[in-house]
Amino acid sequence: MRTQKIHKPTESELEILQILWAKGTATVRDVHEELIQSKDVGYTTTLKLMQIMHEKGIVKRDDSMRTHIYQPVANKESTQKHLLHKMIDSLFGGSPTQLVMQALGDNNYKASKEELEKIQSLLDNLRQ
Amino acid sequence: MRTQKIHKPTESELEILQILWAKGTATVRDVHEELIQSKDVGYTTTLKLMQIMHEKGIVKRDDSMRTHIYQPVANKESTQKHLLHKMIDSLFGGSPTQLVMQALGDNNYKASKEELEKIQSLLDNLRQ
DNA sequence: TCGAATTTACGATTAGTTTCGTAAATAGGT
DNA sequence: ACCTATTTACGAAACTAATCGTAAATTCGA
Repeated sequence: MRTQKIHKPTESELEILQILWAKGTATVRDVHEELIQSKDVGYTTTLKLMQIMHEKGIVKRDDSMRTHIYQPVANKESTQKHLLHKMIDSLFGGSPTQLVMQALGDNNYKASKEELEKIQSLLDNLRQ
Repeated sequence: MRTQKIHKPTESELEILQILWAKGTATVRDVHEELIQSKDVGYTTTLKLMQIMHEKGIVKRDDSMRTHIYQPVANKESTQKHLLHKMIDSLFGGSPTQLVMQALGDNNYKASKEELEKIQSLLDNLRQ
């Protein structure tokens, strides 16, 4: 059984993944319409990126019809976890605590009372 | 007053930065000796990377002597914060809480009792 | 049915990253 | 003083990412 090489998505691929995660499935057109809300890019660029993502195995597609339908292979959570893992290793000496402290301590982001509550209850769980 | 464009360090640059942060200042030789502990790379590759980092303004150097001495421009914490910020925006919809939950909830990393305590006290602080 | 619009495939271009070879300058030991 | 080792500078090659133009195939409305 050969394990699939896990590709780290690039910046642009991540933008597309966000849209696919939100929509579940989508055509190139769907993704592109969404994409041009926030950036200026041509249709064929979006198409090419999604084709490359397909080659890499980041997305799968149904090409039984003329208009292909795309879908992410990995879900959002596992991708987040994967990239977080990489960041913890490469930037925080393997310590997730370091990362959490840094994220919570950033004054530019003020977590709301509700959010802090959620973190608190997760923390309570972890400490049994 | 023109603000300096902030460069997102590449993977390789980050490896070098880690070493520079640990050492404070270092020569190319110093960095390279450390680098080859974990990866197989030639001396001139390390040199070139550090020269590029200097051009980009990621590191500064004292070149008054034949052997130049390098030093990071930004400290570790602000760089961590910067990259964390980018990740939160691009992957966690701008919510640091989402990221924290994901990081803490990852069962592959078990935070120690002491680490959880540290997070707890930071959390207590944030909640006044 | 014909023509316009849509979609895919493909290739080319540009920019950035990583790699290393070679040459020139310099320092140090014998 | 001379040879060797070290260091820097420079450029080129290989690779990846992002962009878009063009052509071919297909669909759909008039």
